[in-house]
Amino acid sequence: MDNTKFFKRVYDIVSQIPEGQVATYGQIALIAGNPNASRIVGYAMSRAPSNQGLPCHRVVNREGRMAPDHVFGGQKLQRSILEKEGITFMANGCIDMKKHLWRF
DNA sequence: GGGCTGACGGTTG
DNA sequence: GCAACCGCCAGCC
Repeated sequence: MDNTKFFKRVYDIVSQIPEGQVATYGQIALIAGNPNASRIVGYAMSRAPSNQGLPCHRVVNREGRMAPDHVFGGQKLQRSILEKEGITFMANGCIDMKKHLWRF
């Protein structure tokens, strides 16, 4: 854990997010040890390999919203996956953080 | 080695 | 209440 870099740490944390729950970039950054490095988390995700069991789709911003279309290849796709995992979306397209915010 | 970029967050206007 | 700016840190060119 401590022998790994911030990126690796972020990946480890994200991979620990249980199904049906979501985590925010800020929270992940906080767990990783840098509450202000929320941007790094997003950057790490952009560079995160999708073949490591990394549920990047469970990582959303503070609003409970997902990244622009170009990241997951389509927000609709991510939304579809999240809904399939039990995530509840509001009419405005945001995740119900009150019910699905991850607590470690 | 220096500078730019980046899936954010919080504060201020 | 909404919009815009600044600030943060680490990776990558």
